[in-house]
Parts: sequence; C-alpha cells; structure tokens
Amino acid sequence: MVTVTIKDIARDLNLSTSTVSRALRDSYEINPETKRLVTEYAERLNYRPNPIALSLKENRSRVIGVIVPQIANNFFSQVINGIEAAAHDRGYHVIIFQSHESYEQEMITLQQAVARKVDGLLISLSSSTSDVSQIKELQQRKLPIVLFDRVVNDLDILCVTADNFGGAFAATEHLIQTGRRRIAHLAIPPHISITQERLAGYRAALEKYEIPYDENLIRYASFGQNEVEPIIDELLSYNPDAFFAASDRLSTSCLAALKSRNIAIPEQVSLIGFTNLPVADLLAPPMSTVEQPALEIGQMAAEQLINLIEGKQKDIQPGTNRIPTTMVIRASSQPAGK
Amino acid sequence: MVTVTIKDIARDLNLSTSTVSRALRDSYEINPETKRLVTEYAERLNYRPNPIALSLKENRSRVIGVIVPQIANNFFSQVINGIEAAAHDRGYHVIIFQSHESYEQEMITLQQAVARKVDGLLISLSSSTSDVSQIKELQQRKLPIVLFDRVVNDLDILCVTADNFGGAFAATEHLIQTGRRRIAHLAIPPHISITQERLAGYRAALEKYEIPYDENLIRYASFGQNEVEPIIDELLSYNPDAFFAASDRLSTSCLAALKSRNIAIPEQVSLIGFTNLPVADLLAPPMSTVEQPALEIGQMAAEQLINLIEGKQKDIQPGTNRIPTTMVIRASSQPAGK
DNA sequence: TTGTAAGCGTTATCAT
DNA sequence: ATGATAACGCTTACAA
Repeated sequence: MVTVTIKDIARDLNLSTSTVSRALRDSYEINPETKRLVTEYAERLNYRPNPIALSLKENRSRVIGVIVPQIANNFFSQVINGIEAAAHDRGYHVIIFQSHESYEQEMITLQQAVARKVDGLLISLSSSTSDVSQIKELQQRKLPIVLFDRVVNDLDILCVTADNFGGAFAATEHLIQTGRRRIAHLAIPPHISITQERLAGYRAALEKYEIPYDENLIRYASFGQNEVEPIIDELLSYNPDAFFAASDRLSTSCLAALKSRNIAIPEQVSLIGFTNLPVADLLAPPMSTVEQPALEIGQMAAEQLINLIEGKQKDIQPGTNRIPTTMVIRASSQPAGK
Repeated sequence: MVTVTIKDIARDLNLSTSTVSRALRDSYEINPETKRLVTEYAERLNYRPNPIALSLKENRSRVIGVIVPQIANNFFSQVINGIEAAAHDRGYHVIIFQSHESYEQEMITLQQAVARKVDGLLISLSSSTSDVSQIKELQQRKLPIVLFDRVVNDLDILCVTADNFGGAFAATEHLIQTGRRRIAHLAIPPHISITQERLAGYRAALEKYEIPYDENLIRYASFGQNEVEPIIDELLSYNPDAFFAASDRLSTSCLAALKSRNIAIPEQVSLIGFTNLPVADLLAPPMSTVEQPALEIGQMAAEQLINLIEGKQKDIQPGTNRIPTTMVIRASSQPAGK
C-alpha cells in the first residue's frame, strides 16, 4: 500500500524533511506561514506518521503484550476488553498471546513477545506454570511486567487480582448460613495462587463457624476433558450437602454432572460457583455465583503497566491489588426449607 | 530493556555488520568458519533480530489487524482464537480492534489499523455499518482485506462466513417437521448480510412446506439494552408456536423473556437459536441451537488474508466462502406430543 | 570472502 | 527560520 511520508511532503513543498517534521511536530521556532502550508498539505494528503519508524527511533513500540491461557474464555475475554480500553486511552495497542495452559508454550510466547519489542507485558500464568524465573529475569532486565488473576505471591512484582479470599469466604459463609456443613470444594490445580486464596477463604469461613475442615471434601481438577465427572463421584461418596466450584469451567461441569445424576439443587446439595458466565441466570438448576470484576482487573492491570512503562510509578507500591468480587445469590438456589 | 543488536556482535567479533547479517541470514558466500563464529556468538548472546527494524526496511509488519464489534463475545473470541492459530503458524501476529457496534468507531479503528501499518485486515462489520466505501477504498489502495461473518455482498471482496442460509433453513425445517407453523423470527438489524441470509433460509423452508410468510412474525432488534422484551410481547400477540432467534444474544434474551412470562418450552412454543453458547446444554428450558463454526471461520479468514498478503492468491476466487453450521437438537426441546 | 554505503521514516543536533 | 546530517537496526548492492 502506498502511503505518504514526510519526504513526499518535503519534496512537493520544496522544503527539507526536518522543516516538515518541525512544522508537524509543532516544535521549535518555525515560520507560521510555513507551518500552515505544511499542516494543510499534510492534512490534504492524509499524512500519518509511520509508527514503525518512530518505534525504531524512540526504541519503544507503544504496544503492550498480553499473555493469557486462552482467549476463548469469558473471564479472559472480558479482561482483555478492559485492557484494550485502558490501553487505547493511553495510546497503546495490544497484542495477545495464548499459552494454552502450557508452560512450554508460555515460555515460547514470552520470547516472542520480547522479540516483538513490546513495551511491557501483562501476564496471567498458565495452570502448569510453577517456575517464574524467566519472568523474573525479564523483569530484572527492566521489562515492565504486571501479573493479573493467576499471579505468584512475590512482593517484587506488581499484581492485580480479584479478592479471591473474600469471594470464597462469602460463598462459603452463605452456604453455611443456609444450613450447609459438608461443603465440597472443587478447585483448579493447587499451585496456582488463586486456588490457594480461594481455599483459604473457604477454610476461614469454616473456622469462623467452627466447622471441621475435611480434606476428603477438597479436590483439584486440571483443564483436561472429562476430568470432573469421576471427581464428582468421589466427592459424592463423602455425602456433601453443598458444592463450591472454584472456576468458570468447574462450575458448569459440576452443574452438568449433578444434573445428569439427578441430584436436586438445592434440595439435595447447594451449588455456588466462582464464575463469570453471562447466562448464569438462565441455568437450571440455579447456581449462585461469585463474579470476578474482569473488566476492572483488565483496566487496572493495563493502567499500572503503562504507569510502569512511562515511569509514573512512584505512588503505586509493588504487591497485589485486589478488586472486590460480587456474589449473586439466586433465590431458588436456597434450600426449599429456608 | 537492553537487547543485543547486530552491531554488538560485529564489534565484539571484529567484523562488519553486513558480514554478521550474512552469517545469520545464511545467505551469500561466507566463510564457514566466520559463520560458525557468528551464529555461535549470537546464540550465546541470545540475539533476536529487531522486527521493527525489519518492518521499516521491508515495508511490512507481519502483523494483521482484526476489527470486531466486541471481543467479549463467545463467537468473536472463538473466531479470534482461530485467527491467532492460523496467523501464528505463518509467522504473523494479531492486533485486535473493537468497533463496539459503532460505525464511527469502526472508521476510527480502521484508520488506526492502517496507521499502525498492518499488512492486512480482517473485518467483521459493526451492526450500524451500511457504508463500506472506506473499506473499498483501502482495498483499492492495495491493502489486503478479508471480511468475515458480518460481510457485505460484493463480489470484489473476499469473505468468509458460516452457511447462514443452510443453518436457518435447517432450523426452520426442524421446527416445521416437529409440527410448528407459526414461527416467529427474531433477527439482528436488517441491513447486515447475515440477517438477510438467515431470513432467506427461513423463508425458503417455509416455502418448501407451503407455509405462508407472515411479516408480523419477523422482528429486528439492535444491540441495545432491554430491546428484546417489548419485541417478544409484540410477537406473542400474533400467537407464534415457535421462535427462531438469529443470534447469540437474541437467543438468550428470548429464552429469558419466555421464561419470565412462564411460557413453557417446548409445550407452548419451541425455541431454536443461532448461538455458540458453551453452556447451551445446561440452559432450561432447553433450546435447540444452530452453531457457527467460529474457529474454522477465523482460521480460514486468516489463511486467505495471508495468502492475499503474500500474493499466493491465484487459486482462490474472490467471493464468499461458506462453512457449514452444526444444528444441535436437544431432545427435550421437541414438543411433548412428538 | 568481507567491507562500505545507502536506504527504510523520523527526529534531534548542529550548522547556516 | 531552515537545511544538512546522523542515528535507530537491519539488509543488500556494490566495491574491494
């Protein structure tokens, strides 16, 4: 595609490129008449500065990289939405990379992002990642990085997450307050930060109400196919009176499994899920939910990253920023007797 | 962030940058020994060519732009997934732009993408777009463009869509075959190509079974809030015995509206939706669905675009490529008497 | 076989 | 007030 450059304008107007550049850039002393001439002509030709040339010169791309496990996922697509909004507001574009829940892919993708010269990186770790040394190394090499959602507890790195502890606590407390005592907890893999936080919230609620913690009621599922069904069966053998599912996919899998076993919700067991499903209201049987502020997480993460990039980071402390979750109790999910 | 350039290698090895470049690029006659030296050293320093410098030189960015109405949407996020996969396979990265269903925003975004020097553009038109002159103009200026899903019927431009006609025909035929005759059709705005195609499929099925076409049963809804409820009420006043909802959002809105009016599905009315909802199986009352091959649409669109970009387009005719849809009939969505 | 130089588009520095 | 030049990182004629 042919495009107009500063050279074209200079040639046509019998000026030097530096003069044209100055006129456009509004800098320095320049003849107002020349300036008018140039800007008008540039306007007429629909001149746009070449960001690639600028990137080369300024050694910055105005692109931020986002690494997520999957795009085609409600939560992450909403987060990306928030990231885009905040980034565009500040003149950045976004390139998305997927790790597909694989550590190896995540590392490859990390290298690609760096090679692509992103100005900074927003990362939500893959479920199979336990080693963040490469990320830390890039950080030490001065690449601005902010983690979100699936983070790692490490004070040196800026993080943005939902209030997983609070959400899990509220969910568990709700179940207890509606008379449940044997609450099964279906979680994603244990080494991920959010798993630990949600589990901690769950335990804290149990403790508050002096309900014993039973390890048999805790199960972890990764992201494979058909992993959940047998786990549900195992859990059911311990006679739970409620399920707390700790992720989007686990919530729906759990719902489907209970449905197919003709287990009445909430008569036989209650169900509450950590999920951002847009159609949760239409699901049957109804499930109460804890929703993560996906959009806000994305916005905040992007803003903090851009502050880092632009060196405006005095006021923000490294550490984790937690954004509150929203619990949605669906009336008919409460036990009939209540 | 400090990174290694060809200059660093040249300096350290007492060579010229061109020699280093040649050694790395594997081109030209070069001393095998020198080559070994250079490649090994580059490897050791983890040298990566600067894509920005390459872009400037080669006048191509190896980035394709994608303009969609919304990212946070099942269908589009799945399409993007497919686009990413195909693009990465061929060494391209993807920058995503959102039109938020606004024509103005779409035009701004189009300019941004062009200014960003994308090598090509994949576009799904916003619902408020009727004028594609800017897109055609860019195309005439030799920017490779492929439209997908929401396309415009114009033989000059390459398009990839689902088989909307076929899907709508199948859905309508299914409703007829299960005894329905007054089938309400809830569609997205009429000027969008997919609306017309789905409507045509609907009409064709009616004609095949010699059922009169009743305009009162056809309604259009845009993407605003709370638009659907009153429309459903209007439609209900014409006593439909089935609803065919032509989009993701309309399907769920329709389901919600019918549910809140205590209209039994499928006893009173049947419902079939054009939707890619991942949890359709869990919805109650059950709705049959026509699913679009989102991933495949994304892959095919990206492949065709990259072929265009790389000039390998001899074998592919301009026009529209239609990928079949999948109809999922949920048993309990059939009328009880059947 | 290797080095020199020009060029991609832009801006900053230093003349003029 | 404006022009010439160098530089960002890389490739590629052309020269040696």
